[in-house]
Amino acid sequence: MPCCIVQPNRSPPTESKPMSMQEKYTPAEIERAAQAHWDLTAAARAVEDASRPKYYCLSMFPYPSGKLHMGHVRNYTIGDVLSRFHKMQGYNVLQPMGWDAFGMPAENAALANNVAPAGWTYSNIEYMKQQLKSLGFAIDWQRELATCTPEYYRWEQWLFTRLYEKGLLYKKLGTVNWDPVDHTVLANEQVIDGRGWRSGALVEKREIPMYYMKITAYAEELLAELDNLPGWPEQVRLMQKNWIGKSTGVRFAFPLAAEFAQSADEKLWVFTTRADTIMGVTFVAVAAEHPLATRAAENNPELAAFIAECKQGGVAEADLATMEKKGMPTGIFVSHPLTGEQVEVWVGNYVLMSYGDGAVMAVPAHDERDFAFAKKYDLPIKQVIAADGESFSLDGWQEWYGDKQKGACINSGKYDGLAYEAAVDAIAADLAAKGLGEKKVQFRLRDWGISRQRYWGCPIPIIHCPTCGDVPVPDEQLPVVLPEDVEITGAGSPLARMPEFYECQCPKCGGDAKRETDTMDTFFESSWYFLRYACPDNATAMVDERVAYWCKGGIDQYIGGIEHAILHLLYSRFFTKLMRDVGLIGDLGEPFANLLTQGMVVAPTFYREGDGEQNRGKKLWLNPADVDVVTDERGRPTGATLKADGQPVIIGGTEKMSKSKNNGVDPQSLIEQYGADTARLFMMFAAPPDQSLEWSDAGVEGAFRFLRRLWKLVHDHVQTGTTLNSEAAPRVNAEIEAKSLSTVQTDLRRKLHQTMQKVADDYGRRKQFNTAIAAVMELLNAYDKANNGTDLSDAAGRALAQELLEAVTLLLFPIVPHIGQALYSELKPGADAGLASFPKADPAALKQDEIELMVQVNGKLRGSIRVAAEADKASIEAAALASEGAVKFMEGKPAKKVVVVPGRLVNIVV
RNA sequence: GCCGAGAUGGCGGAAUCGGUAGACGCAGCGGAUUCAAAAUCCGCCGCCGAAAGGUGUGAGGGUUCGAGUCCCUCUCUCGGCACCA
Repeated sequence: MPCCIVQPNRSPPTESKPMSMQEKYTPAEIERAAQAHWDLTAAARAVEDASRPKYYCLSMFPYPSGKLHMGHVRNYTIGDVLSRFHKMQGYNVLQPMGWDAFGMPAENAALANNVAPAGWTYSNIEYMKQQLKSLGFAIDWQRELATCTPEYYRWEQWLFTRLYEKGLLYKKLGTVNWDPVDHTVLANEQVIDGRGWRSGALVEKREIPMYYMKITAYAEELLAELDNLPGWPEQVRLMQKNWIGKSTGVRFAFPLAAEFAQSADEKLWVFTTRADTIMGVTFVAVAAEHPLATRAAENNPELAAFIAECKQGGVAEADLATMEKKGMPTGIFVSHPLTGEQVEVWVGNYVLMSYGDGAVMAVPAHDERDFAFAKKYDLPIKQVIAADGESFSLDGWQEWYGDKQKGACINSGKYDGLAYEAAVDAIAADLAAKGLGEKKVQFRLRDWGISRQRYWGCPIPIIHCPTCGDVPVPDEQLPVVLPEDVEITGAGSPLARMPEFYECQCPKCGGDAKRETDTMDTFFESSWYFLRYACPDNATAMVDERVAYWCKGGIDQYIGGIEHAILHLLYSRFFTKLMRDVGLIGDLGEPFANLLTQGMVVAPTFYREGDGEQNRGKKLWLNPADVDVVTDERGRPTGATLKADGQPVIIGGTEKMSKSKNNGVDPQSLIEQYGADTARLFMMFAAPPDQSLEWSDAGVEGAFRFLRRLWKLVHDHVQTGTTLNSEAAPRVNAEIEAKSLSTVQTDLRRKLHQTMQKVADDYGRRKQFNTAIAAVMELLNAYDKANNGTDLSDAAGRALAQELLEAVTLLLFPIVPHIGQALYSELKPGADAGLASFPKADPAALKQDEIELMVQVNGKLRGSIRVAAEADKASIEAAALASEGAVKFMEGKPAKKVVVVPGRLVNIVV
């Protein structure tokens, strides 16, 4: 690495004019030099400093899948812009990076290419790290971590044992996708149309013992704290709120009729939010896994077959919810808790064992799903709610049937006439009096199953002893190191076939025991990595006091994909509270004070219909880089052809960049062709961060053209020589009095200072970088116009040009730091843009004497007037009424009303 | 199915608190420069209309002096749904 370059963009001394600025914009050269300079000066190193406000800017760490994709480039550019901007604002900035290194793709790669997951992962990390470096991100690489290293995962094993001892981690049966051919557990992603992705076999549900985190114990706090997150997007808070799904209802029991009960007081418990409709219950539905269903099936082969059918298919909720609703009677009857009426128990494939008690009361008249089910199986429907102006009919479902805000009870005996809340209260009280139920808060949130029957993950630190049971691995035996020399076969975990891994002694009794061979969900690693960045070098503790410095008041900015809006963010919030309760960290409150959820990177797709035996009916996806789009004379696309053969291809939709649609663009080739600054500028300019970003080759070229133009403007200014490359360059307000500026110069200077204000607001408050860039482009257009005339040729003009170009360089620096570094040192020799302060608008320059107001007649734009900035309402009205457009369109009628919106417009109503 | 978001010119997008719709860029068209091309520069660019003007923010309705923005109904697209990360 070169170490002698301090001024990155100096021409080599061999040239005839050694001090002159290079005319051509050469990104490769200036980027190499700028990065070398930052490396040399440790520009991104973050050191705790209590005397300065800190700014911890965190981007979701990548999975090392092989190479960076555009989504990464976008994510990390957003983070870098915010980091650099805040550094220029005087903050002590931390921007770390690491690797979410455990996961299925490493095992898949091992299967496909016969490479070891560990080796594959580490080489991917090495390559992707170089890619990140070539993009010029101000990352403190001394804090780099990878979750697949024992130095990292030993601490989560340690935490696991603490939580296990506290009862916050426990074992119970869980349902998984089972591939009966490959004899392996499948992830939901590996189940395609109900079949295993490799074997093609019909997937079955299977119950196995798993470890669970008691996240439900924190449901109330996780929900309540959402209100303390003003820096989060509203929709993410709402999604989490709905995910936690707190509902207040009534949990009550149907006593089993004597001939079906195994004990005298056996009951079937259900939970409902609609206790007001309890008199409309005509049957009860239980999940296929419910004990009552199992019992009923013992002597009922038909029901047993139905239950077996329910166990076909995967466990993904989306599949369960879109399934055709089916059911079968059990022949078991229970008593209605209030009427004593006999109600039959059905098995329903739509009832989830994991929610509540795995059983629901069915009120077909007032629940849409029950209504459809009752119609299908010809079960009775009993109306118990009536609403004014509505009539109930069995012919079809109407929205109001299920609306708890509408109507009151009927056909419900003593509850008749009561509205929702009063009815629920009365019914709950009566159930409680009978000892058959009570009001209950129920959460949709379920405990988090963390066991995975996979190899490439963190080993669960438990030893199974035939005499002592499950024993957590003692601290001094941690970490339980994952062996890296293994054979991946695709059938179960290799750990389960490695006696050298699982054979061990019980830490309690010393007898022969078996080590747990399941690994942890990779969400476990990503739930606390942001705390470890504060102290990645600590070999004796999971976290230390540096967490308090960097994470105080929450991480200042978290940036990542919207697809993580629920699970990852919820688990991370949960971990912060767990770690607080284990005494590891003080009460940091919420981990992420501000959250920015970036949109996806999408690109057009192209395909041809396949032919021949193999491909008939299949779409053969073509990469956009290999396709020419044909347009008409107005630029509208009319079709597309393949570059290779000139023959037409079909234009598909615009979709998320993916391998399967072959519409990905490799960031590497982009960097090589145009440089990192162009890639960064395009990504920030094409769309606001939280919206999806559409890839456009032409847009990339536009970004490159802009940087080339910026380079030339600065070059021309420097070559003109007014600044003489000296520190003594004249400044407006110092050597040059602001009032000596011409009108054109004053206007341009006002625009400059308005732009400073807007860009700072866009970076800091709005986090909308496309408009910041647009504002600078607009400013440069105005500069160009003034400069191309003779408006800037006098001394004041040169001083203004100097002020403007310096400011523009710094305004853009967070987005395009390499060219910024080079240009700034040309404008101010010896100066380092990376250490400069962000430009601050001068209030005096913002002042305006005269303003333009729009004139409307009946809300339609009819002209404009110029008035003094401090003009009063009466004189504005008078000027508006006298204006040409107003006179013409008022057609002599008197004004009924005149609305004056200060600084904006006048609306005359006639 | 459930939860969440979105829809504005040929395209990406702007309009920040209900106040000039289309900033900025791309594509396109016309011109200058060039032997020519590239690059660059200048101009035009929602739709209808010769113009005056009318009309226009997914569809339909509403509130308002004024609606892309607020309310209601609907359509389509995207994200998540607990073992993809």
